[in-house]
Amino acid sequence: MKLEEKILQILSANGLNFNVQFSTPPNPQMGDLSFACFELAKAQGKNPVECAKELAVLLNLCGENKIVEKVVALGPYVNFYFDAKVLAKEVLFFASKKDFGENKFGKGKKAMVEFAHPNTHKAFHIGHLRNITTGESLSRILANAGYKVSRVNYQGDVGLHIAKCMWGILRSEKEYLETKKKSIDDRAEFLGKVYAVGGQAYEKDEQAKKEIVLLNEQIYNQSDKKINVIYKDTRKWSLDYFAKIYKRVGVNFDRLYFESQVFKRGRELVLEGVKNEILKQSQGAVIFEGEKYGLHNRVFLNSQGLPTYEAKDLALAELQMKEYKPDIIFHVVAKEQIEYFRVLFKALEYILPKSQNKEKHLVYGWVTLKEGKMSSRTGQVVLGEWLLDEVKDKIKEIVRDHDIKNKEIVAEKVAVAAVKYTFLHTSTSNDIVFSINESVSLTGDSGPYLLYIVARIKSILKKTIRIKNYKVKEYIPELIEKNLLNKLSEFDEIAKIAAIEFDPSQIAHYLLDLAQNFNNFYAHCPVLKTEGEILFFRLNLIKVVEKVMTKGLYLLGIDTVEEM
RNA sequence: GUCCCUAUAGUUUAAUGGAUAAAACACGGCCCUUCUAAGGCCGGGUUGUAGGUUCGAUUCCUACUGGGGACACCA
Repeated sequence: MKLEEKILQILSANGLNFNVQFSTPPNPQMGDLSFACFELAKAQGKNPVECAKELAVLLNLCGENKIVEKVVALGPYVNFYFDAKVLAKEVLFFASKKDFGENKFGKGKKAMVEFAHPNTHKAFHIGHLRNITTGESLSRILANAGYKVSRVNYQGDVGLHIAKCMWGILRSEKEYLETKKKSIDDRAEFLGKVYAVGGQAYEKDEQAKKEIVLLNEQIYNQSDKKINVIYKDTRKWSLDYFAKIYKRVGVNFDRLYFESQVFKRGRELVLEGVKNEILKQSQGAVIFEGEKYGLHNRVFLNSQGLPTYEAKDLALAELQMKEYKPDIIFHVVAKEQIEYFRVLFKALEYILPKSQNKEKHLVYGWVTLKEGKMSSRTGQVVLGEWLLDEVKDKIKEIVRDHDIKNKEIVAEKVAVAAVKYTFLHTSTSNDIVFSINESVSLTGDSGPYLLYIVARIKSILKKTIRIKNYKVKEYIPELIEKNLLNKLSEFDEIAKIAAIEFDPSQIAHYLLDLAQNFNNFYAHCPVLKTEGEILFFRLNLIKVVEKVMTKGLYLLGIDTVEEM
């Protein structure tokens, strides 16, 4: 909505070129929009209360603007009251536009969102699920803000973790051969199991550790034929399994990067870095001295001469810059790597100067389970699919007696919505204690609650299919309707803020707020029992609610359902 | 040991340095048996502690305490 712009125009017409920050008053009785006069008062050397009074008088005098009914000073605040009739017209018009809810904040800029990055030969756990959910939502929010977005996924298919898994496979070769004939899920389960074996052996058994280190080298150098064959085979098992999950949660990547594609170049970049005295030999390894910049030192090439994660990331950055020329790259990675990325970005400033100010670590917090029940498959990690299935079972139970079509599809969609919403309603960097029971709760702060509202509106609209043309001319909305209109009018601003702050939770909070406004309306304002102008207006109004809700959920990466 | 993050209702979370710190869950009471009740209305905070900056601090600064994380050959 452009209400704020109109007010700004009036202000500037009166010589007040001021960057005014508007806000919504604490309660509707105090007005529909307001701004505080503290800053303005400071600039003019006046008392904020008097400043507000003068401004209110001034704004009341220019009665040209249709939307503002009256302007009232309340303490240091100037509060605007909107004409409900004009507000209604504005909101209905706004929602009828094709590009409603979009903004141009990122127009002309390219953003790369790098997320998911599970490692092959390892489990896909609930942390990955949060990662993917966050990355996809961010991508949609940025695209909605005009950015040209590319979704990329950087997957670790070489490194010590692979060697640990391979070591486990070699010890269970018979089972490996049998698993070859089994399903994608069985294969993933097998890899998870043998990885746990290798991982534990590496910690506890010195001999095993030596063997794993050797294996790691063999995988990097592709020096052993038999190992190469098993590696290639099982790598594909993992990727097939990941692809299945991506499909399930509705994500498509434009580009899959692999560590195996960048490690050679990574080593070259490190050696060049040594020549240019950016990196340094130390105790047989090559390090970047982060300590010089108030950070910490990190190893880029180990004493075997193999590139670490750090070295690979240098080459990855170079490749990404070359392929996409992004203005900004988001690495959606958990919070334990905050300090790692600070060191990496500092090293990149010297090794790849054009990456400066373009690399961004989007931090997300841990996910743990509240109900305590852990995945039985590995005994250690909670698998992403296990969580989705568990939630889906609960949803199925809830809709068991409902008279709806395609229960299986509905349950799957609602389950994905429940999980995604739980991840996104908290700010990204916060830890989440995932409660399965709360996530499937149909009341309050949950995905299913929002989907339900959309389904309910669709149900009403289906009953009015025969009414073709419902134009509203002179209807004056009631207070509850006006509150809903006000809430709807905030949507595009919220979508913009989410893009500016890279923060999907803004959308989630807004949608919950909108849902509450709608339920208030739903409880007090019947639609189908009315007729004439009221009926037409309310049909239009709930259509806008449906549209905004659907679009908002889309920005979170959540699909709606027809009925539930 | 050094550095980084964090602390808000019983719980999960909100709040560009500004209005009476806001919602949801849970709990108790009332309404409504419908356009899908998966609702509506009513009921509670020394914002971890102690200072400081400010007209004004949940927000900024300092110290302390609790929790989490990083710190050389993992990713």
